[in-house]
Amino acid sequence: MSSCDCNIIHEEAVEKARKLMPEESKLYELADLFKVFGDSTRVKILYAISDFEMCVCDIALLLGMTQSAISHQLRVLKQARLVKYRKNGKSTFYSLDDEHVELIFKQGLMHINE
Amino acid sequence: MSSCDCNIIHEEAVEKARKLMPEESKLYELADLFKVFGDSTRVKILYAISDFEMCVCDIALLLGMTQSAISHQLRVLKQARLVKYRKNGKSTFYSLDDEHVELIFKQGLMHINE
DNA sequence: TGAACATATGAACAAATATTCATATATAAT
DNA sequence: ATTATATATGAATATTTGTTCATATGTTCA
Repeated sequence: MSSCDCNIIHEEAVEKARKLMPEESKLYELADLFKVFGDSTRVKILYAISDFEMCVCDIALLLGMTQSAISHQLRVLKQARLVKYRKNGKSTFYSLDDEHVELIFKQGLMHINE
Repeated sequence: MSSCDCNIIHEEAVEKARKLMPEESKLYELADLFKVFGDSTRVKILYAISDFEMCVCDIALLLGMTQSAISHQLRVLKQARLVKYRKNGKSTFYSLDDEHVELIFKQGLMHINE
């Protein structure tokens, strides 16, 4: 909560920056959204179901992880409205619920591959 | 590490999904990148410096946080190649080092605001 | 109805991480 | 040179979070 002499010069800039900042709550929502993308298991799941729906068990098999771990992560993805599901008999099939997911990934990959 | 009866039906799908998955290392890189975006302090910093460069002290003042906390987070952003800096006398001025940052934010906001 | 199966979930544990505090480094000014 | 200022950084702490384990729920099939 300190200040520096820069402020004398840049006081205006700080004030200007403050005005340009989005609402506090939006910033938290944004960070929370990206937090969901910030785990390799969830990234793998999202890629796995990006071409066609898959059941929980198959995702677990594909990623070599337990059903429980996958189910917990699907819950997180569901809460973030990134995946949707369809129940059929004993199985539940998950698929992407957002066209932004692929765009966000694409931008991320562009940053990595430059 | 279990399997289910779905696999008998969807064995092909699992194999197909496996082939469509990007390299393991890319997925980790991607998750690590989004992890950087997944913290509200870092999101705030990125927004703060998105219009013009700011010194560490001013960012701290703007966000109402300690210089130390901001400096630690700037280090994370630097390592992810999301910010660049310019030293001038005692001060260090940080600015965005990637045109993708704004695009990624934009996509994130579109998801939130739908 | 009972057994087998697919998924979900709560609690516990382990690992990762954000902030604070103290201090180091580096530049500027007197 | 000494002092003040701006930033960086290591260690410690507190919190968050991912996985595991055990178990609950719900569906199918004999």
